Amino acid sequence: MSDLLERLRGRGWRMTAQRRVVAEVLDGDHVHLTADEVHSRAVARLPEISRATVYNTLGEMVSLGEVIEVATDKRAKRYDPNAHRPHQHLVCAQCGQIRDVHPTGNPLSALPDSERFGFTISDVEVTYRGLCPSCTAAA
Amino acid sequence: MSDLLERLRGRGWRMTAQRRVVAEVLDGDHVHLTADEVHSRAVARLPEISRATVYNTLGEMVSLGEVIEVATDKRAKRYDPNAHRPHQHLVCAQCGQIRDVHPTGNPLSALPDSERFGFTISDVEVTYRGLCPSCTAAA
DNA sequence: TCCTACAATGGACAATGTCTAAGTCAAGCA
DNA sequence: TGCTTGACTTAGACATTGTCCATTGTAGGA
Ligand SMILES: [Mn+2]
Ligand SMILES: [Mn+2]
Ligand SMILES: [Zn+2]
Ligand SMILES: [Zn+2]
Repeated sequence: MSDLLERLRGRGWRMTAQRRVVAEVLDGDHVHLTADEVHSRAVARLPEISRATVYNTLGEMVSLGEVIEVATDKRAKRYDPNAHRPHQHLVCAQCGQIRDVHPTGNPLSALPDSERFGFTISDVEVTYRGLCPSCTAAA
Repeated sequence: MSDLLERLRGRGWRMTAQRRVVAEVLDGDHVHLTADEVHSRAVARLPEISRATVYNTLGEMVSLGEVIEVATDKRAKRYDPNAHRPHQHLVCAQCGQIRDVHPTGNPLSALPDSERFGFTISDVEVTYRGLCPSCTAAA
């Protein structure tokens, strides 16, 4: 049973076959799928699930704070079930692989007050781009 | 005369009215426009410029390293002429305002070798999200 | 078992981005 | 100055990503 599904159930979500499948598809580590990728995988388990439902369900999971949207891909949003441990991303520019990484210290501390221009900062998104080990070797 | 235009000219670019206008629209500080915003502003100066040309021109400027694409907006790519000084972005979640900021130190140093998983990292993109001074006051 | 509010569906529509075939023109050269 | 030519621009078709709505279906409580 998926952790994500457990958490959603605990919030009084009405449980449907569609929501269960979306949650199962998103379960795991280093999962950063686009909405369409989620839809393809969901269709493999529940052929009649619609795109609209996938978008709706992902949006609700994001509103509940159980999934986060990441912008590692400049094209489509990616959905990440690892919402309860702050982390950052390592992206291979060649093959597109995405890994979670956990930096030391608070990333906000690198930004001095003089560079905050009066903003109240609530969130920092960090993406490291480069080549993964196999793409580095192939280059 | 725009600095960006000067640099492009120096690279043997064929100069056309369309390219000139796109470069002029992108000139300045804290400029982070979407392709459509660039197109709207370009049309104000050169009514017949096409969307395709704006996309082509932006793509070429990016290839030449004179403009960078930023993912602060999860929807559309934004184009930033400030390509020669590494910097990061401060984004107001309320009004969408984007400011350039310059952190202390190298952002890569926060990521220990043990968290690099063999990747060769060439670039780091950092986005701080929060509320700008006026949106903070209004909240 | 039945009700009903909430959820799912299909398809239209909107926003963003890519591609191509045909016409146009900047820039080097006679 | 006036050709020539390859690079550039254009309109619009098409692709991808995301949103919305009217209708139909159903989870879960009475
Ligand atoms: Mn992640
Ligand atoms: Mn910038
Ligand atoms: Zn790779
Ligand atoms: Zn603001």
